[in-house]
Parts: sequence; structure tokens; C-alpha cells
Amino acid sequence: MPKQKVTAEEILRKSMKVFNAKGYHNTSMAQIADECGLLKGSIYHYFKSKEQLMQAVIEYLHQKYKEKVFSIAYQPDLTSREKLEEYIVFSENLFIGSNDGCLMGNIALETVNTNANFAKSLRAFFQEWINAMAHIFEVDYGKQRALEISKECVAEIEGALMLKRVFQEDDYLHKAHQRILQRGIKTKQT
Amino acid sequence: MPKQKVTAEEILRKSMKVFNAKGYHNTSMAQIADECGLLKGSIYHYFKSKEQLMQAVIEYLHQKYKEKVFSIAYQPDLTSREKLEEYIVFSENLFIGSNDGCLMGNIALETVNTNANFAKSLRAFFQEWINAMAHIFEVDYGKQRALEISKECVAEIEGALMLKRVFQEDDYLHKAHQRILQRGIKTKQT
Amino acid sequence: MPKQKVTAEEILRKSMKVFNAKGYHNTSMAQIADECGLLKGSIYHYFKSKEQLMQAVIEYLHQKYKEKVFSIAYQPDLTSREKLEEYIVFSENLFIGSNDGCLMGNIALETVNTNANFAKSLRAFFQEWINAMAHIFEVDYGKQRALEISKECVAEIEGALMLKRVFQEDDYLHKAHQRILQRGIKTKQT
Amino acid sequence: MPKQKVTAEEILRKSMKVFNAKGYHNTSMAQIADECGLLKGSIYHYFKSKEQLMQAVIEYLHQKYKEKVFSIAYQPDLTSREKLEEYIVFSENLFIGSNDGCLMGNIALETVNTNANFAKSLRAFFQEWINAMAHIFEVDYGKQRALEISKECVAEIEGALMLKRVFQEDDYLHKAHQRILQRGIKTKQT
DNA sequence: AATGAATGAGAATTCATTCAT
DNA sequence: AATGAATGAATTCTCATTCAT
Repeated sequence: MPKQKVTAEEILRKSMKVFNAKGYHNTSMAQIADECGLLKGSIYHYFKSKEQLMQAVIEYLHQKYKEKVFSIAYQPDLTSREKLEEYIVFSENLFIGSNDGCLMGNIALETVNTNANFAKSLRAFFQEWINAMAHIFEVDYGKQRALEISKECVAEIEGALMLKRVFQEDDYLHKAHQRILQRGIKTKQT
Repeated sequence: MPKQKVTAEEILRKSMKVFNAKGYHNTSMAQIADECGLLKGSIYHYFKSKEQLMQAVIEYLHQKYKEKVFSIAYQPDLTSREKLEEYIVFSENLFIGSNDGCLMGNIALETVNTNANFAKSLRAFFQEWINAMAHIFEVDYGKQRALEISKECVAEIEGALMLKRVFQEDDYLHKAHQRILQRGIKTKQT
Repeated sequence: MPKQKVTAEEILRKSMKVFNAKGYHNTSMAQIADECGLLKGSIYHYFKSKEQLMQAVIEYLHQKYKEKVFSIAYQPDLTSREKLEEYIVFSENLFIGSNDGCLMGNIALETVNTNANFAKSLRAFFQEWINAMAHIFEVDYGKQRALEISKECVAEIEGALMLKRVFQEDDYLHKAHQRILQRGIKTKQT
Repeated sequence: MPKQKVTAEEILRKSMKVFNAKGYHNTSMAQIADECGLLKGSIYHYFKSKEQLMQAVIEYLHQKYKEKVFSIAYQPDLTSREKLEEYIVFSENLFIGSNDGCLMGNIALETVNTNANFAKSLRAFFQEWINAMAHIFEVDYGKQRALEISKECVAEIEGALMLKRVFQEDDYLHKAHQRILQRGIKTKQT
């Protein structure tokens, strides 16, 4: 009889927030349930374990990034510069103002050594991210060099998000994005 | 029995390893004790709680970095280039080949939002790191710009260490160091 | 499994017994759970800590005393003598034959110095007890003197219960009650 | 080589204080050691277990009461009245101003149900106390009645000490003593 | 005689998970 | 679908006790 109070996707979104803020091991099912307005037993209707929930969160987020972020890199009618700018606008909206940073990076650092399933999914995510950025730089730098630059970019962003979390200062991310933009510009000028 | 089996410093070093590999919340006192060849109760002789142990680890490591790493930046008879090179040699020896990455970064990302004590100590650590690098760049870039570069460097290193952990590829760190070195070289040539 | 085995009130009653028999610090949650036919973790569904459970026991018992015992003193259509007699009958049924004595007194002596929350609740209990008895004696002795007598009565009862526990002899309590009754009778005759 | 820092008697006296203030189960060997200026291992030089230490405390205190308090009752050249007065002076000096109350009563209530050894010693103590008081009243009341009165007195004192602890009011004990004195006086007048 | 280290049993508490309603 | 009760294993921490120095 009980009315459906949430959808699986709502649970994913709420738990994403909690995992991001407190980390995987430091988050309890009760906290997630709480965030969803449910009791902890009820989560198990949608996800059969905490691990599977985390896994689903990772995949859900990966999918969203694919659709909304990585896809930018493959839009045929944008210049490199425009792609980077669009990416950056999108990304800053996502991160600036929140203390939570990048779930993928946070969870990666916390669990990649101890959970093979997460590790695999997280690797796939980062790989696609790198590939997407590399695709942007490829036109100007060539395949090889573009890949290197793109790895730098991702590292810089994640590093910036870490320091942003540590110092609670949004500037780190903004600056990192500016440097990434530079790489697009410089080329043009050469 | 009552023969001393470990010193406090040994416990710090062993637990540093475990915390680094598995994270703070995913590490149990039993695992640390195990690593030290003690029973779990015995750790409490040296540190009165898990939190206090972690705190001590952070401070111990901070101290070591001060002595061995940050100090390089303040050696009066080295050029910027030499300082950077020395720093890099040291740092690669520390990180390359291990899967553990940077305890400070790992723990920061995991706990900085939920533990104010850790947050404070970790912030102090990162600040000194940034200051030390800034000191190297100051001669060539001026105070303001040196600080910015140094923040970039730390972010790049931490980002690289994250990707290194994700992909188990040492190259990320090495490349980041090369870019840092570039910043030193460029100047000279100007 | 997930069929309700106990109610919160049952836990209160069972734990009351255990606390009374063995004292607060000497009682473990496992023993209470055992008494309730539960596992120790399950108690935490109902009470969030041992301290909170004890607190609830104190308050529960206080409430019961209010309803069943102290209320006797305020019944408008009984004489002092009748009130005392009713109180005594009630009280002897409660205590005689059991080795446990007065939980409130036992816990008070054990914890009042070290737990401020218990102290407060226990003080409230004893105060109301004293007030109730004073109310009985007031008609015959006046406010001031009634209060003094009532303090004597409570002290005598608690002292008697202590010796009853030490010597396992029910007589102490009975005699104390007789003396209390005397105080009611004497008046009449004067 | 280590110098002797304490005597067994000093340990007894210090631990008596701690046991009295915090109860038996709530007192740790470390706290006792601390009070004595020793480390906890050192207590075991003098007493082979916590239980044995408590036992020794009980016996030590029993002995002191015998010598200093109960003996008053058997002094051949004092009147009942004088004995009672001397007893009361002594007793008030002992208890008034301290929050700790009567160790024997406190420990009795806490442990008599669960520790047979303590129970035995505590029973012996209370018996001798009762006998001593009975001896005072015997002259005026006869053996039988004196014993009853004396039980009342002990109960009243213990009850008063309990309320004194609960309400932190010295008056309870003082009043109890006055009533005891009354019993001595009344006789004379008859 | 005192210390300081280590033990190991047991305490309170947390938490992912199950399941009958 | 949701609940709420119960589980049981794991976790942190405490503490009486032992023992080599």
C-alpha cells in the first residue's frame, strides 16, 4: 500500500551529494535514507547494497558527464576555443560555490586501492574525460601531444579541486580553467 | 609481554602506510596494530584514540616534510633550478613505485569536510608547501606571481598523484615534475 | 528477525530489574539484551545509549511512583492514617520478598556524584516523595514539622532497605513502616 | 633500586577516598594509582587485585571503626548519654563537609548482591556497628528493645547519608543524630 | 619497589543488511 | 513500496592484570 516516495534516480542524486560531502566509508545508509526522507531499510528496495549504490552513483554520474560535458568535445561545429569555453562555463557552474568538489576524484582517491569494481568504473570515467579533452586539443597539437596535454588538464583540475576543498577557496578551480584556456589560445596565435 | 616491541614513531610510520593505502575511515585500529605486531588495545598506550593517532601522523609527516623537503627551498647557496631539481629527485624517490600517493592529499580529500582538527593541520601543511615553492620562484617571478605558480605546482602534483593512483602509472607524476622544472628554466633564458 | 519481540516499556522493565540487582556500572548492555531476549545491538533501536536507557528507567519509575504511590498522599477522602496504611501496603508489596531494594536509592548512591543528569532526575524523585509524605503529615503537624518528619521517613525507609539488602532480612522495612505509622497515630491521640 | 613512594596503608587511604567518591565498579586501578602518585602496575605490588584491594579497604575501615567508634560504646565510665554524644561528635567530624558519605553503605548497596566476599565483610561491619549501639541502649531499654532501636539508628544514619549525598545538604545527618540522642534522653526522664 | 609495555577479555556502539507486515 | 524491528559482525575503546627491567 505505501505510496512511492522516491525514484531510484532521486536516491542516486541524494546519495551522490552525501557521498561527495562525507566520503564513501564515512557515509552510512541511514544518512542516505535520511536525505531521501526514507528509513534505511527502504533503500534496499532500489539498491541491493551500499556498494552497489555507490557503483550506480558512479555510473549515473559518468553517464551525465558523457551527455552534458564530454559531448561538448565532439560537437562538430565548434572551434577548440569555443569547446573549452563551453566546457569551462559548464564546469564552473557545477563546482563553484559547493564544497563538495569532484565526486569521482574524491571516491577514486578513497576507494580505488581497495575496491576493484569502483576502480574499474572510475578508470573508465577518467579515461573518457581525458579522451574528450584530447579530442579538443588534437586539431592543434596532434594526437600524441594532445593526449599529454589533456592528462595535464585533468590532473590540474583535480588538483585544483583538492586545494579548493582544503582552503575553501574557489579561485583554484578558476585559475586552472584559465590555464587550460591558454593552451587553446596559444596555438591559434602560433 | 612487557618487553617493548615498538616505539611511538614506529607506530606512526606503520599506521601512515596503512592510512595511506586504505584511507582513514577504512582503516581499523586492529589493522594498524597488526601491522605493528601488537594487539589492538596496545596502540592505546601510545595514542589515546584513532583520531589522535591520525592527527599525530599528519603532524609527524608535516615535520618530516619541513625538514627534508620544504627546507630545500630555503637553502641559500642553491639556484632556483637546483632547488627544483633537488626537490624533484627527492619527491620521485618518495612516490614512484608505491601505490600510496600523498597521504596528506588523500586524507585531506577524505576528511577535511568532516574533521576540523585534521582540516586545520592539513591546511597548515599545504600552506607551507605552497610557501616553500613560492620561495623558489620568487627570485624569478616576484612575490605575487610566484605564489600563483606555486599553487599551480602543488595542484598539479596532487592531481598527478590522483591519476597515478587511478591508473597505476608513474608517468603522471614525472611529467608534472618536468613541467614544474620548465617554469624554472624558462626564466633563466629570459 | 523482524518481528517485534519487545516494546520499549518491556525493555525499561527488564533493565530496571537488572540495574537494580547489579547496579549501573556493573550491568552490561549484553545482560540487558539477554534479559529481553534480544541481541545487544537491538537495544539501541529503542535507547540510544546505556546512559539514556538508565535515564529513561529513572523517569519511567518516577512516573509510576507518581501515579501509584505519591498520589495516595493527595487523595482528598482519606485520613492521614488511611493514607499511610495504603502507602505501606503498597510499598511492602513492592519490596518485600525481592532482594533488589529501591532502584532510585541504589542508583542514587552509585551515580549521583558522577552523573549530573541522573543526579537531577533522582533529586526530583526524592523531592516529590518527600513532598508527598509531608502532605500527609501536614494536617497534624503543620507545614514545617511535616517536612522534617517526612524527610526522616524517607531516610528511614532507604536506610531500612539498605540493611535489608545487606542482611537479606525483610524485617527492617516492615519495622520502619511501623514507626512511620506511629507518627500518624500519635497525633490522633494527642 | 626505585625508592618506596608509598605504604600499603597510604594506598588503602587514598583508594578509600576514590572508591567512596565514585563507587567500586566506576573506579579504575589507574585512578587509584594516580591518586597515590604511582602507575597502575605498581598497585599490584601491594594488593594482588582490585577486589582484594577493596576487601582490604573494607577491613581497614572496619578496624578503624572498631578502634575509634564502636569502642566508645564499651567505655565503662561513660553514661549512655555521654557515649551517644561522643559518638555523634566523632561521626559528624567524619562526614560533615564531605560529599562522600559512608563507604561501607555505598559499597554495600553497590556490591552486596554480586560479591560474596564483600558481602560477608560488610555484614560483619554492620553487625558490629549495630551491636555497639545496642550496647549503649541496653542499660535503658533491655537487650531486645535495644537491638531494635540500634537497627533503627543505623538505618536512619545510612538513610540520612544517602539523602545528604543526593541533596548535598549536611542537615540530614545532623537531624538523624539529634533523634538518636533523643532516644538516650527520653529514657533518663522516664 | 616502581616502571612502562603489552595483553586479552569485554565493554559500548555502529552499521549494513534482512524480513515480516 | 515503505516500514520498523532485529540481527550479527565489526569497531573503537577500557581496563585489570602480568612481567621484564
